[in-house]
Amino acid sequence: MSALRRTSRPVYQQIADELRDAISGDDIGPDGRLPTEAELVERYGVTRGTVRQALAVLVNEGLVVSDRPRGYFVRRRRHMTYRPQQELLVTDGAPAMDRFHRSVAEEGRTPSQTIDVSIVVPPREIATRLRLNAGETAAVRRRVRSIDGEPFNINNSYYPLSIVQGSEIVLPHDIARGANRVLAELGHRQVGLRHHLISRMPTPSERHRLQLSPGTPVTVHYLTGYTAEGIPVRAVENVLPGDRHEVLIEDGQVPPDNESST
Amino acid sequence: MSALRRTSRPVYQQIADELRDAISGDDIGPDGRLPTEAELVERYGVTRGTVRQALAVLVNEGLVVSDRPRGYFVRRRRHMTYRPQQELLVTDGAPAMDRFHRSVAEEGRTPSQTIDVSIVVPPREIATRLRLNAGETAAVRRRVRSIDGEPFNINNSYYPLSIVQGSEIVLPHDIARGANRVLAELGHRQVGLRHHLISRMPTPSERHRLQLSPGTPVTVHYLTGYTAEGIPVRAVENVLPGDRHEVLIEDGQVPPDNESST
DNA sequence: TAGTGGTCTAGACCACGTA
DNA sequence: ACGTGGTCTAGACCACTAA
Repeated sequence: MSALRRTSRPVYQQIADELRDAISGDDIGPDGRLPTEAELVERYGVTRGTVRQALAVLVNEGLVVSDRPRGYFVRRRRHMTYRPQQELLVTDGAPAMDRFHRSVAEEGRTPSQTIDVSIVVPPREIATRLRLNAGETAAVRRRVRSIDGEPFNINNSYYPLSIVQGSEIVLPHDIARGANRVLAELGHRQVGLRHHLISRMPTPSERHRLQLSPGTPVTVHYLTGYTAEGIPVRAVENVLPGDRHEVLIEDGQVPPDNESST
Repeated sequence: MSALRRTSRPVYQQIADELRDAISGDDIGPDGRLPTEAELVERYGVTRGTVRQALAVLVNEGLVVSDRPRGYFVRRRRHMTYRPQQELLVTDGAPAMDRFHRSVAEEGRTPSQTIDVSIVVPPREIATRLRLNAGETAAVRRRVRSIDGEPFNINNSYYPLSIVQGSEIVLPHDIARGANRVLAELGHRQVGLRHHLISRMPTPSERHRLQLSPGTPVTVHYLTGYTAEGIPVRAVENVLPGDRHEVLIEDGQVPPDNESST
């Protein structure tokens, strides 16, 4: 049908542009299905390879997923609000898992998590934040939190071995009163936090563990907890899929939040 | 040379895996050059199409860029630290551009920015935050900040027209004492901020304006400023390329930051 | 000018889930 | 069983830039 100019922009980009417009307009809504590759081949009079190149553009932009063999579909974003300030100084109050549980349950969905604990030489990003020497080990509690059985984020919490050795932090169970509380009981109460946020594409391992579609970036949230003496006693690496999370931080005097938490 | 199994994983993924390992190991360092497509064709005994498929994987992971006709190169990340808390309540102190200028100049690089001001119906994300009715207009100051002539981030600040009409905020010049100060003089001093951070792939327009390589996500930072009465008087949309920024937030009592700002 | 990656064609076989 | 997208081959011509 609609012949495309051969002169200017590559054909596959023109096709991608038209499909993108059809999506951002409302010709194809969220969860809507795109034409099949065969249909596009016929419509534009090009090879399947060219059509696939066009679709790959949209897939890598995170606009579209291929759900074989059903076809290509427009992606929908569903954001859960993540409030890193709630990780603040909670030696009292509800621990992290309870908060996650509660906010998810409020929406009628089912939260779950896996925990695995081990002693490792942490990655550079963590070792630096805990001020460990090269080769020095730390205890790590690795969690994958899921909603309705689908993985939602990764949460790896590292603690200097010298501090948590023999405590229940190195046991692979949920800590009902919260790890921060345990640290405080061990004499290492946190009074300050530093948050680092970066955005990047996921590693193959993250893509697999979080079941990420192509074109989905992650926000990596590094959190370091300090005692009153300025000693880091906790370093967290939080991997948040971009299509499922937004980060909310409030500063100063703000009105109540009316928006939904999803 | 090294024949690849035909049984299990697709060949192009196996090639991508080997190249990725070569990169994360130190066989190919940052800025290092990958083998040419022709070399990979010969090494693996596959078609150029398959080799290109493998390379596309790495490009979309943000690990590699193609710099035609020089070849494929390993990408290097250079992070500038962005501190949204410095946007906090600055009715006194140095305004935003000064801070950007100073921190860039400290590294011996040259900052610059373009400003353009217009009256628009803001996008939904902004209209919601400013509590505008459908179709209601706002003044927007659009900035592109650059370092050494290369675009670095996009900063679009929206103000309700009823508030800033006739003030210097609607003039396309830098405001030496800061827009926050002007708002305060107009009787709308901000006492609280709400930060929203999301991570996604850039739009084609953003990719073009920021000259982003494929595989580079952006962090979008929405900032809303509230008066003591809880009225939003400023909504900012900040687009931060993931390969150039990290966000730093401090909470409570933390030791001095020893890390470099880049 | 030589060599690089970018675009496009024409075809083949396969894995998979839904109907 | 059928139609979907996933993988792979074998070729062609082109645009760009560093040597």
